[in-house]
This record gives sequence, C-alpha cells and structure tokens, in this order.
Amino acid sequence: MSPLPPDLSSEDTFDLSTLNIDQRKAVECVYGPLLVLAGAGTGKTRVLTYRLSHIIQQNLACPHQILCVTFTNKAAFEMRLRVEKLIGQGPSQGIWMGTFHALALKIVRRHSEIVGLAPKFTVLDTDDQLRFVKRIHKDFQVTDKKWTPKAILHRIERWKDRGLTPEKVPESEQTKYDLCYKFYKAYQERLIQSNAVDFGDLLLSCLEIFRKDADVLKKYQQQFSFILVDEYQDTNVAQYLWLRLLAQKHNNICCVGDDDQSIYGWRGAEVTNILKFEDDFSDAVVIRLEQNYRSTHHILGAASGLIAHNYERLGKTLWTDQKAGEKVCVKGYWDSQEEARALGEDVAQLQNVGYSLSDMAILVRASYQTREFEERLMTLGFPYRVVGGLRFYERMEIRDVLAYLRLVLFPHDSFAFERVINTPKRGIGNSTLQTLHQLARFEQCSLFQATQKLIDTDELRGKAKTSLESFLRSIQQWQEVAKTTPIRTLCELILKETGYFDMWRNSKMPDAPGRIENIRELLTALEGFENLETFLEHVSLVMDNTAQGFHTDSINIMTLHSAKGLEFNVVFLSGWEEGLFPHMRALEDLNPDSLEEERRLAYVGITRARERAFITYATRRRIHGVWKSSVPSRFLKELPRNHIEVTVQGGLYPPMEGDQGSQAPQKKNGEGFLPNARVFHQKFGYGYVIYVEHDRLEIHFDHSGVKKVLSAFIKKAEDVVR
DNA sequence: ATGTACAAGATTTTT
DNA sequence: TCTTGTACAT
Repeated sequence: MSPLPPDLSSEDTFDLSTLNIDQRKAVECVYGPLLVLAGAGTGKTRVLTYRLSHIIQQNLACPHQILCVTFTNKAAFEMRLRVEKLIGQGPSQGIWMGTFHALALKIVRRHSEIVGLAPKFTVLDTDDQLRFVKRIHKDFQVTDKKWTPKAILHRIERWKDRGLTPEKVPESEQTKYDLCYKFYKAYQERLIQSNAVDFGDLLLSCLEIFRKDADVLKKYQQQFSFILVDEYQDTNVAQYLWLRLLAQKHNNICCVGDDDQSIYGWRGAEVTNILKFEDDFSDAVVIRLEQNYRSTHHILGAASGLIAHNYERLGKTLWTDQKAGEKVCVKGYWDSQEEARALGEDVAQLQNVGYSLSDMAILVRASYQTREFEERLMTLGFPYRVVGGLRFYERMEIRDVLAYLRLVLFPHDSFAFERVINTPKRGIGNSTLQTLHQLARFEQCSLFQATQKLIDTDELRGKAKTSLESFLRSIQQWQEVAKTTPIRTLCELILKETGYFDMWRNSKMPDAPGRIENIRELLTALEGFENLETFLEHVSLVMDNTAQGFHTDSINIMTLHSAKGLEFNVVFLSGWEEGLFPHMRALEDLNPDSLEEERRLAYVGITRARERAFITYATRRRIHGVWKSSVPSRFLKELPRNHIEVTVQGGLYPPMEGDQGSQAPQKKNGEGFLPNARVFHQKFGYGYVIYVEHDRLEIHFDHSGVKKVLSAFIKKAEDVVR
C-alpha cells in the first residue's frame, strides 16, 4: 500500500491523442537509444506508462522482454497500477519492473554460485550492515576519531556506487584512504564468509556474474528487447554500467530524467550519466519535455528563476499556459514556533477556501524539523501524516520477529541469529557472543554451526551452555513445526515459547503497547501467505509504509527528498535559512556542486506545488534543544521578485533588500584563465575560453557548444590528469 | 550478565 | 532534546 494513492482518474483509456507532440514522440520512438529530458510536471510518468502500454499493445515485445527501472518500489507499484488501468491486468505482471536493486537481486539469486555465494544468501539491510561494520571497527581498533563506523561505511559505499570492488580502487585513493581501504577489504571478506551481500553488492555481484559468464550475460541481453529507466539523473556509475551492458544487444533504451532534479549526489548519483548519454549510446535521440501541466505561472516562474542560478545545467525552458494564479508567498518569522503557529493559521484559512488537508504538504529540509509542526498540528487538532519516517518493517519489534522467522528458514543466517540470540534475555552476553564470533571466523562457518561446535567442545559452563542448547533445540523444533503448520500459527508459537510477547507485555516502556499492536499487525499480514519464503522475499515490498491516516483527510509532512515525484495543491516550504537550507554541510563543502544540489532541492520543493506555495524562514530555531540564530537563505534573494510576495513580521529584516553577497562568501575570480586558454570541465569536457567575467567563464566546448560556467568548475587542460 | 549513569553526537534516503 | 554507546557497579 502506498500512503499517497496515485490519481489515476485522468488516465482511464489509452489514447495517444491526449498527449502533446513531444510526449507522443517520446512514446512512439521505441527503437534506438532515447533520452527524455523531462522537466518538473511535464508528464514524465504519463510518457513512461504510455510507452510501456504502447510496446505491449503493438506486440513489439512480450512483457517479460521489457525491463523497467524505477527509483523506488512504490514507484514500480504505481506504475503497474497505471499500466493495468490502460491495458488490463495480465500483461503488466510479466514486466521486469522495479528498482535496480530488486532487479539485480532477481538475477543474482539465479546465478549466485558464479560469484561464490550459496543460493540462500542474506541481503543486509542498513541496520544489520551498521552493526556488522561496528564489529569490524572494534577489531580494527581505530584510533582516529574522524573515522567513525558510519564515516568508513560511507566511504565504502561511495566506492561501490562507482563500481569499484577492492581490486579496482585506484591506487591514489588506496593511499589517501589507507584505513578505509583496508577496512573495505576486510569487510568484503567477512561478507562473503557470512554468505551475505549488502545493497551495493547486489549490482556489483550482478556485474561480476555478467563478466565471468558470457552465456548468462548473452541470455539477459537477448531477453530484454526494451529497457526503460525512470529518474535517470539519479543513477550511479555501477547502475549505469549495468544498464549499458544489458542494452548492448538491442540498443532500445529509453532514459527519462531531469538534471535540475538531481538531488542524490551525496548518495553517489552521477548527473554525468545524463550529460554523457549521447556519447555513450550512438545515434541517441534527445527529446525535451518543456510544457509544464502542474503549476501556475507564478509558481513555475519562481522555480525557474531560482534554478537559473545554477551553472551546471543542460538548460531547459519550462513554460505553461495555465493561469497566473497567486504569487508565491515568502514569510519571515521571529522563531520556529511562530513559524509553526502561523502555518496552522494558513492551513485553517486555506481550508475555509475549500482546500482539503490532504491537498497540502509541509516540506522540510531535515527530518528533525517535522517535530515542531507535529506538535503544533496536534494541539490544533489537525490530523497529519509524516511520510517516509521509520517504515513498518524497520521497527525494532518487527525486525526481531522477522529475524526469528528467518532463522527458522535459514538457520545459517548469522545476522538473524545474532539479533535474537539474547532477545529476550537468556543469559548470553557479550563475552559468549565474542567467543562464538571468533569460532565462526576460525572455522569459516555460521554462528549456528559455531554454537553447535561450542557446545560439543564443552568450553562453556553453566547457564550460557544450557540456554544455548535449548535455543538450538527450539530452532530445530520450529523447523519441524514449520513443515506442517501455517506460518501465522508458527509465528505465534515462537513468540510464546521464547517469551518475546511477554517481554513487551511486562515492559513498562511507554511505547510497549504500540509495539505489541505492530506485532499483531504483522501476524495478520502473515495470514495471506502460503509459505515463509515468499513472505520474507516480499515483506519489504508489501509492508511499505502502511501508515495509518490513509483514510482520514490529513496534512502530509515530509522531507524535500521524499517529496520527489509527488505533487500537491498547496505546498509549505519551511526553514529557508542559511545553514539549514542550504545546509551547513553543503556550505562547508569546497565542491561548489553541493550548493547547486541544495538549489536543485529548493527547485524540486517549489515545483511540487500546483496552486499555492508558501516559503517561510525564522531568525531563531531550536535545533536539538539549543536555540540558534540564522539569516534568511540566499535562495530567497534568488527568487524573481515579480513572482513572489513578501510578508515579514514587524521589525524583521526582509531578505530582499540590498545586501547581496554580504554573507555570501567572496567568490574566486576567473583569474588564471585567459581567453583562448584550453580548459577542461568535469561534465562538458574540453573547450576554449571565449570570455572572462569575474568568476564566470564563457567557454566553447568541443562537444557541448558555448556555455557559461563558474570558474571553480574549470581546470586548465594541462592540469588534467589523464 | 545485566542494569545504571553519564557523555557524546545527532543531513538528506533507498535498496 | 533525545537517542545511543560506553564505563562501571552489582
């Protein structure tokens, strides 16, 4: 279930004549590589669904010959719904539709032996992964405080995003991040030993399978005659390599994306992929969708004016023939409480004018900002829904129960084993666990096997031994029971026998009743499944965000990142202050692209709105309990004045007047670059300088033509390392 | 092995 | 402010 059901009403029948000329071209141009540069609100989803339906209806391919990659499972789920609506139930089922990870997993499961994995390998989730890293971190005895487990993991993940297995990490980085590199090697070794992969590995393993076994690669290349990719601006290098490999045979690949909406650079996404498309796929056709059907003239104008401040763009000019509508409201407040209070008033007012609560969304930069709004809306009695918080299956109690189930099915899943071995407490502490880990590593076996061995060798005494013995026996019993009993009954039995239910029932924690409630919900969900295996495979997809409030009319609160791809009649954008938005980390970052990414985020935020947009800032804000002062965001000054209306609380300094650049760091000038100099740009490649103006350079690029770019992005050609 | 007391550290998020 | 992790006592 998705928290925001797609609005399908307008797409009842498959009728190409409802599309505009560019959209139609993007649907019908099915052969050869195609890049659709689709701006915000230009009907991107519509094009994709129509294209899918078109291919099937024209019998150009069977469903299973189509590979369609989406950004989230939710997106895949909704896409399926839409296609079914257009052409009926049956055909859409066969389409290979899902995220890169889900699709790669499907392939790796079938050929796991090629990369040295047993068929039942575990896929680590973030929680297990971090525990795992922390354990290695301890073994490594890292003294440098800078390299926390999280920091090291981040580094490793970025390597994986770039398709770099330990052998492929360039030597310069090996020495620069010596510790991380050694860590990476140990991490990979131990993963294989535990018969597990992390999310990044799914793609890397898949690539390795293709590299090692040409027949397998050929088979999939042959199979997928049409490939469609949504949100192409958010693909990383590994994903790009994967796509390129699969598309080689038929070369019918259609990527849809918007470089202005690339907001996942910090997660390894490479906008370069979208910019290089024409180089990578020969004879590529590029179609631009520039007519916006979503927003009013003023909203689109404000957003376009803002994003025009970015230099790293392919450049699109969005237009709309919709009415001008209301101007974007920019409002300034003393502090964040005032901001929340005023927002409540605006909500009430909009309600009077006929908007329902579910038409509105509050978009924030950081998730801690949601709290203040939650509190305020609660006291006002407005129902709200926080989108994208902790997902159902990520809750501790659910993960515990699932770990028990996993253990019954795959006793050698050491991650599940570790999770529940002492939950509820059965007298097995750190030292015992330590011994088990050591033995498992030494013997190259699972924790389950290590436990068996430990019991046989008589190294343990007393309580630890007896409880380990009975734990193993219980698992074996459950396995027997599982053969004959429905899984819900099995699960109830486990929860009763282990005392897990009682543990929460006796707990005095205020959230204990809620947790029991969640477990009950899980039990109900179990009923619909024939066997445990299918349930575990689908649990993350099925139980996605089953948040309550689905039926009640409620305001949506979410981060800007989770608002991607959604739209609302009314959007509130809160916390436009220097240090929060753009975020401090982006300001500190020397790479100017991180500031541009913040600006793209702002652009995404504004373009979510159909009719009304409110942008607010506060001079004082409580962050983690401490009051902090800040100045209005630089983005406010970048909004074109004719599209906005500024109201500021008495005595506050409005963000518009005058002081351009007073707090913006002094930009470097284009010194050192002379006209006619041969230069290099990360994305546009080589070119010659035409004209220098302060920090801006006008450059004629060999392949991309004349562009204005910030000098910070430019290197002298002779400095470029080849 | 487990409970308590205090310090530290805390974007954005999907798989 | 609040969660999480570590040191120490029981």
